[in-house]
Amino acid sequence: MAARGAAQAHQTHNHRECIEDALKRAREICAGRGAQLTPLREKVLQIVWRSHKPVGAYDVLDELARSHKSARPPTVYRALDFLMGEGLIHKIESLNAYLGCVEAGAPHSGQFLICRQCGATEEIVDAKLETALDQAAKQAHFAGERKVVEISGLCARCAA
Amino acid sequence: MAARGAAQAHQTHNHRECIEDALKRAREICAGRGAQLTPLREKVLQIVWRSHKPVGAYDVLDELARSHKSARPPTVYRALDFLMGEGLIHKIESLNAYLGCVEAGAPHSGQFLICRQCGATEEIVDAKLETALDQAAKQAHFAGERKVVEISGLCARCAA
DNA sequence: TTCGGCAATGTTACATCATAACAGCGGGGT
DNA sequence: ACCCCGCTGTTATGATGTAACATTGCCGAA
Ligand SMILES: [Zn+2]
Ligand SMILES: [Zn+2]
Ligand SMILES: [Zn+2]
Ligand SMILES: [Zn+2]
Repeated sequence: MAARGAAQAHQTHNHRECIEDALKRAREICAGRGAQLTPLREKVLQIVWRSHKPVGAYDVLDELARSHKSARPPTVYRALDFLMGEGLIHKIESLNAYLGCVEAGAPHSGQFLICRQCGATEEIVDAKLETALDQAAKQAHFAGERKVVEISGLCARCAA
Repeated sequence: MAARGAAQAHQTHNHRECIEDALKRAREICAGRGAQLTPLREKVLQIVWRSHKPVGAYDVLDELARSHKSARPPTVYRALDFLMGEGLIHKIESLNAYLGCVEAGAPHSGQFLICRQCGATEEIVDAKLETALDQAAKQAHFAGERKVVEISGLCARCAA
């Protein structure tokens, strides 16, 4: 099991372990590809993983700057671009924010459930939904590449 | 038939008529609700409808300023917010841009096919996809509200 | 060993997208 | 006449993202 699903985001879980799993997996994936997960990039990945809520680039910057004074916007955006390119994080388009991927290593567009109350965002992998997307594109004679699926609402915890 | 589907966006079609249909429909909808489709707001709607490609707020501003010198960013964003509130346009989150709605009057989140080559964007209404979204949320005990579905790729014309 | 290429990072400046806050104006009701 | 309220004007600023060039450090070729 790669990284624990964000389904547990709302429940108490050992998030320290959750982060460590993600970082460990990232190191393995990059090593296997010859991609350079530098200390800077790993630090940014760690910051993104600090919560199960999407984090803005400038929030990452603020946090990064605590240990890395020379950090500037390009520092962060380059690292985020690298991490997205390696499939280690996703961008949540409707929030202009970034989230650790729970299925890193398996190339995919993400599908997200975003709680408007608590901010917790769960990445789901739904085959039927994936099929429906492909079918919809095919029916319109459209060659789909990147898919953005973001559902906002209330998580189970917040709805209760 | 309300507004012609953007499926025809790539084919030659009488776009002047296409715009007129959309504006006429918008007037009817707003009149029926007591919503004030002021000349300014209608002008912004017209500008958004000038093409079947999503248009940025500042592009709208540039165009609007040709006939309306006092136009400023808030002028445009207020109009766009009104038009979104009335369901007459959609925001394309992955492009930070706005597009006329082809199903105005029927409240819905849009589903979009965005050509990365020519920019033409088609709004589709796919019941199976809608169901798959609802099922996916339900399965995760998530109360979905707003749904963002944007598929980028190549339209039939550009793929050929 | 020295040098040149290349990827990563540093650094400055700027581009793009969006909103806060308050002022002015004008129609409709009392 | 007066107030209320929605729309628009106006100034300023916040938030997000990128261009362009400089510097560093490693590694392989000459
Ligand atoms: Zn966790
Ligand atoms: Zn929640
Ligand atoms: Zn048209
Ligand atoms: Zn195209």
